[in-house]
Amino acid sequence: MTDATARTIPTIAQMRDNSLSGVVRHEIETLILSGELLAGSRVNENAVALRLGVSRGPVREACRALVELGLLDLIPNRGVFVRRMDRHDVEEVYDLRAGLTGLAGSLVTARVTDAEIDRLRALVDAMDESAAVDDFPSFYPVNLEFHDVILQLTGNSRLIKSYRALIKEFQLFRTHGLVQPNALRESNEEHHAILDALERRDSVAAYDTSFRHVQHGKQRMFAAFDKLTHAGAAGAAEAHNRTIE
Amino acid sequence: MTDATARTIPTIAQMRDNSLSGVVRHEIETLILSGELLAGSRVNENAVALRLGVSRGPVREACRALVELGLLDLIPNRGVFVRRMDRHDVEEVYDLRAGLTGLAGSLVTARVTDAEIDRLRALVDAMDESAAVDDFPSFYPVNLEFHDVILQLTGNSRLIKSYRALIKEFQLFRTHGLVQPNALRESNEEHHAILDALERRDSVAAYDTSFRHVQHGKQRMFAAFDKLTHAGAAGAAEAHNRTIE
DNA sequence: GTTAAGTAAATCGTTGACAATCTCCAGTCG
DNA sequence: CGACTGGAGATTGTCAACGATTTACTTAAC
Repeated sequence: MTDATARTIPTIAQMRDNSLSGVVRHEIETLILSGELLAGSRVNENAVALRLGVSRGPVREACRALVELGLLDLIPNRGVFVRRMDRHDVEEVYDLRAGLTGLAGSLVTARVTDAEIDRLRALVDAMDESAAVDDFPSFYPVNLEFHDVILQLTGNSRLIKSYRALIKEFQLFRTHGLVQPNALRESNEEHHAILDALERRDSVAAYDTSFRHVQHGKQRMFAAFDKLTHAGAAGAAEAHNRTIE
Repeated sequence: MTDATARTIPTIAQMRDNSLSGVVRHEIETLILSGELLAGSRVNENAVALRLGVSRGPVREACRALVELGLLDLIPNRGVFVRRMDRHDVEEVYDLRAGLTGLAGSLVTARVTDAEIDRLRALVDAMDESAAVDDFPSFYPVNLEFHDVILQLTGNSRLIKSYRALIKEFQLFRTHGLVQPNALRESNEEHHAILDALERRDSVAAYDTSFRHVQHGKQRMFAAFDKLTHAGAAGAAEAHNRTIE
């Protein structure tokens, strides 16, 4: 046991500049996002404190921060729980993400340079290749980078922070990796449209293409999800009842 | 001692259902938003704990939550400080707020009823009257309500939460009450445009009019601010150096 | 067999105390 | 006379322990 704790601590010693509370927070975040802590499960303060070799104080502080961030739910006198996402929640996140993505696109038109456009084009081209052979694993990270680059080009730190928080929350819905046959190609066609709008420095078109891209993503995801749900009742049950601790 | 604490606690005893940490958080929030705690000033954990008659634990938890919300800045081993807003920060907040307002407008077109449109029209009419006589005090709350009603009609709890957090952060910039001569009339003309777009259930126009409304608000605010700044150097110094503890 | 009450274990909420760090001021040296 | 070192005070970071609330289990009654 001392060995186990000793093995978990080095990361803490490594990040001594950050307060313990911050390390704990990051640790819990990782635990949740990695899926080790399933949605709906309770986060036991004592257990986490023991596991990380710290006291309950920092754990509580970290949890409050994560509650504020939206990853945890706090029920007074009962504890904090990994937030569970139902269909309505996912729709909310998609809608808000669409708005932020659109905003990012429209803001970027006023600042983006030709070189940055070229960089984005390279990413879209790479995705074209991945989509051609339906290679999701290679498509996905590039897709993430494409949107992240645009986001960062806005230079709006609050927009960036909000968007990233939303992405984290979105990851709670672990079925987001679903894809249907033509999804990759369709998605990248939309990327092309966004790129064109940016190239023309057309802020309205940039908003529109970006907004719709996410909304189409929502439709694609729900289509895949519903297909899975209807296909096997087991799949549906598994998707809904992942509430067991 | 029991008497002193008993006198400072009533609000706490009143809200006993919420955890102490939540009450403390609300208290600090009020302290900041009311201007009692000036931007840049340090929040002393001990002092707050003493003042509220609680221990430092809840205070720390509350502060971590407020840091996550963006009202406080945390500097390790030095404490938490009321976030200071410079011009760039204000611009960021305005831009993000414009995007969220636009999103709210566009989302609402799909759900708004005729009765709700009527309610909004009543608010706009009331603002017309206030604007006609340049009555800012009566204009302002109705303006707030107008936008809040639209926001709530979206039914998107995350959008609502984000927007409200942004408004709180915005209030840190205490110069936002500035208005120039025609500002009220101009502002309400834009409200009319938003209302028209909602009435036509035109989501694109709703986004556009809402987005521009906030952007124009930004321009109006900065115009008033710059005017003040150039008019008297004292005003500028006072506006920028409100960092004194 | 099922329901209800009572008790015990577990866990959260809060507190006060201790260690580490930073700030500020005085004293000293170049 | 200015800059640097030293220590006292204050403040943050962390911890372990205490009361309060909730949960789960056992027992008993209907």
